[in-house]
Amino acid sequence: MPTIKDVAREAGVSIATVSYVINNKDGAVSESTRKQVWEAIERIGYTPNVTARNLQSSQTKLIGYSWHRVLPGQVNSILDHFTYYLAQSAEAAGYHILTFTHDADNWESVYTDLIRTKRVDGFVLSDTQYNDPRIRFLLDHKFPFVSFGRANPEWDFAYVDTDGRHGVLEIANYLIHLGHRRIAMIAWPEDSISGGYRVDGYLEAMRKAKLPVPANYIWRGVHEVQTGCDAMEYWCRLPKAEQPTAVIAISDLIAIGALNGAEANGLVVGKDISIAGYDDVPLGQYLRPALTTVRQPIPEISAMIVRLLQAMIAGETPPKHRILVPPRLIVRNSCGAPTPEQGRSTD
Amino acid sequence: MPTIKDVAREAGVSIATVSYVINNKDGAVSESTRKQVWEAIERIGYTPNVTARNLQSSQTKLIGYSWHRVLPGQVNSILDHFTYYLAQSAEAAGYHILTFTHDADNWESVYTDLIRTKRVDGFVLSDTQYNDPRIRFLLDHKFPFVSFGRANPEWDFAYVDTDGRHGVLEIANYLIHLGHRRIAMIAWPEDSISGGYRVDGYLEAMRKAKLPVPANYIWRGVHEVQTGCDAMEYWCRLPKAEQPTAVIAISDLIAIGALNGAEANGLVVGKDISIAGYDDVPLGQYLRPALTTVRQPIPEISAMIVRLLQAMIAGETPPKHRILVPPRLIVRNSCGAPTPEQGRSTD
DNA sequence: CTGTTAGCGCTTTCAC
DNA sequence: GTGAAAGCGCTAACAG
Repeated sequence: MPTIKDVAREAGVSIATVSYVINNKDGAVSESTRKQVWEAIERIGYTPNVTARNLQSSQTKLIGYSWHRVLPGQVNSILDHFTYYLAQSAEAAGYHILTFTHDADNWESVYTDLIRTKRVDGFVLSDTQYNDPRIRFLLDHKFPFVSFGRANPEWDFAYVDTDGRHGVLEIANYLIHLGHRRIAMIAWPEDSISGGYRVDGYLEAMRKAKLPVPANYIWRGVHEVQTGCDAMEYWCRLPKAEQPTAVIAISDLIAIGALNGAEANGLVVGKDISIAGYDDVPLGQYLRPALTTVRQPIPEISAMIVRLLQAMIAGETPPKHRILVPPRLIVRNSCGAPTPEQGRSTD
Repeated sequence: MPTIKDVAREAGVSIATVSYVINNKDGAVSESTRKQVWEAIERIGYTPNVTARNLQSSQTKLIGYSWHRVLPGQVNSILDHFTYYLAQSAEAAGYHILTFTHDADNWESVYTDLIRTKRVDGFVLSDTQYNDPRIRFLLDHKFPFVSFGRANPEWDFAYVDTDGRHGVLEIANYLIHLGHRRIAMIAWPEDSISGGYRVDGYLEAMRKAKLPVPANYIWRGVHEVQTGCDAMEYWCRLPKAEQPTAVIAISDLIAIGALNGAEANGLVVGKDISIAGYDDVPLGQYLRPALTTVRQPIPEISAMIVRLLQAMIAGETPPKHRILVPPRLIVRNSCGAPTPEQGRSTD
């Protein structure tokens, strides 16, 4: 592999001049020299060594992204999708993504190591929580990062998130428009932050439509298929007149459970009951009935995250660093009507 | 961030001595000096700078893995799962994974760039094909790589793959043991290499059981849900006595299509017809009926790949560099009987 | 055993 | 405009 020295020798100039040329130092090199150098570069096939550049500029052009734990057979929602677009956005900005893993308990040593060995210039976080220790840690260490998802409102850090309140509000309005009046929701435990926003959207839509929300219309459970089954099981045991006619699941995974639970109780989804999800997981369109859900604009989100992170690495504090993007309702047929026009009554 | 110089000053030794200590040069440093140095390191909190080390040793400790294209809403089979374990295996070996993307047409410039800038020490490939240009390219450039999956048998390169022949052989034997005699297969186009091995397994099992394989019992199509639907559609139009009673889909994705197609034609899967898949995609267990399939031992495969690649980066040629691992049959209920004991007859 | 020194390949003052 | 030289932080001969 040729180095800058070889180019210098070949072009009959100093290595400094070569450096000026490849770094486009404006007007620092005469047109003729510049041409000679480029020709030499072409001739011997030279490309600057990234590691040497990085050492010199004390950067790495690498963004760390911790691949969240995936248990065998577990569903990975849309995060694999996110990873792809994140890498693509990073590349467009001259960066690469370094994916790393860690367990629930050793995350701190992994992050510490990455920072102290100067392995990466910054981090992208996803799957954030209230009091997320990683955010607290990076904030304390003043290390650049941007998260996909919010955490404690009082913490000041850069994030991009989908507006879950808005997303569920749209689903709820869609169901209300379809004629439903008894709409229930399957939510995550109360300590989930994104879960909280989504429930807010549900409550807001119900309030505006002046529809009642009995206490037992919000079922809470962990992010597992079983949660959806359990909720449906419960509601199906209610007297007919108290049963919800539509259910909003806080995630597609839980919606799948609800689908199963409903059918297990003899209900035909899309006819006897409407079920909507949230996330638009890859297989959602292949379920029977295909799942009506909400999709986050992942490509755009990835691009925003990289842009923010790049600014933070450069030491700037972008004025707008709390970004909320609206998700999009994907109407399929688990809520019956494939189009809002085909409304139906509940009784 | 403290450097090796700071440690040297703090410990009252030269930087070379510090380097010897942190690199564990055996017996090169006296016990007392070693201790002093470690104390100094602890005191000022020093960690070697990876970039500097890399420049010195002309390596990167980075393994490139091209994240394959994921179209919105498309199913990602088990490769996201693989990525996780690959990263984990790499970390255990002192490496990190650099995930990068490319389109169908610009892959060569992306690989060239990564190599010439010395961005990575080697590559891991997945989704390999016959005449895979990436393999040909890396072979020609003598750049270290290991692939997850085979290609042309005459090409000599390191790979780890699951034994698809063996996997499908097991499924077929399972179905035969259940009592099926008319077993069909939905395969990929003839130019698919892993597809070929899987079909071989099917043919071998049928031959050994002396069961006929009519020409129209092998349906070929691309890796899409629709292919499964099309195949079922076709077989359901056959006279009853010629219809297969069991279908092996070459992938879970296609099996999902077959499931849909069967139900669309009024068949109850697991009762009127048995359908098996291959891959064990995350959602397979949540389908109704849950999909009987074959699972590849991803964690073990990842570890083997990293081990091989590490040897190749070190310039060694591992004697055993064509590794085939047997996959495991996962019996659920899309083939009726949850256990082989509950066999059933076909007529 | 320990220190001096010469790079790894590149960028960037600072002279000329 | 161009080049000499000083590093970025570290490793590894080579002396002593």
